[in-house]
Amino acid sequence: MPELPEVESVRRQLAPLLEGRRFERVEVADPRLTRPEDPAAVARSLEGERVGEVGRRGKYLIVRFESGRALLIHLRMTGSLRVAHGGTPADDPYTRAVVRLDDGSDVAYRDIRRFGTWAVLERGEEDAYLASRLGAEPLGRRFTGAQLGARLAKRRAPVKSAILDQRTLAGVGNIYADEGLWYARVHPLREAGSLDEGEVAALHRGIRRALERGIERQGSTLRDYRLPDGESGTMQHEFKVYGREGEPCDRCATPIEKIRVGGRGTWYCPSCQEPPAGPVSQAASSSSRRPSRSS
DNA sequence: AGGTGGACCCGAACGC
DNA sequence: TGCGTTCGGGTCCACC
Repeated sequence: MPELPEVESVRRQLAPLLEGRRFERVEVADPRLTRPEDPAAVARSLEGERVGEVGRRGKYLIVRFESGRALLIHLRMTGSLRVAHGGTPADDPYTRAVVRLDDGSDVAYRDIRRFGTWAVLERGEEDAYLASRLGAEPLGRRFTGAQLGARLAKRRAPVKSAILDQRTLAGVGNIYADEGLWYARVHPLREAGSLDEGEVAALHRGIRRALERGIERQGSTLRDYRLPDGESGTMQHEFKVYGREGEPCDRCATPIEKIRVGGRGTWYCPSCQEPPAGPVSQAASSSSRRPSRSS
């Protein structure tokens, strides 16, 4: 699943290939991609644009043109970009759009589940568009433990749900949420507003550590995620909890458990990550069969 | 207003 | 073997 580290890894590969290049021809084959805008009209409007820079905000990949317009690409679940230097016909039923650049190379957008989106914003629209959807950039200089604490304060939802909320924190998805909570030794079902200062600080560090490692490994390839050159990321080999039900915790060897939090598969160490105190919530009861430390 | 659950997709995994 | 069913996950939206 493309989360912040995956999108950042794509951005880093794509930027030098796109910057300074002109979009010569654009084809959008899937009307879902640009909905509610007409795909042919969007494609036409991009032809002739020259790329200024390739940026990222949260999970959005941002192609900024010299004209001041911007193409915001969101890969959602299964979107990926693939560069063919010679300009190759993307012989693949899941290719939803192709951009021909002025150096003869093709950039193909592939998406099995068709959740991904392309939005074209006019000059000046980008900040408001992103600000209404996204909170702090977790690797940005302005993101501090105190700021995270302020975003979690008074929230009664599970802390995992809170950090998955893109307006709390931009770019954290299901994988890096679980990994960050493990590093921080915070249980995913803890009420977000109940974390003390030390726990918030640990979570701040834990999330950043998980994301930074993900970027170092160029993201995690579980099934569909690929870098623009077709290579896989390797972060999946470094997971501490995600997808590791029954396997031993790296810190204490306790078997990792799986529960559901806010409808999401959630993995954690039942020993390192202290469960919420007080009445056991509905979702937590699935893990209450193990010996309780309070009895 | 914050929280929750369903819809959108479709391949893979699962169950019989 | 083959088929139907369930699952998952980011975001938006309806509803409480």
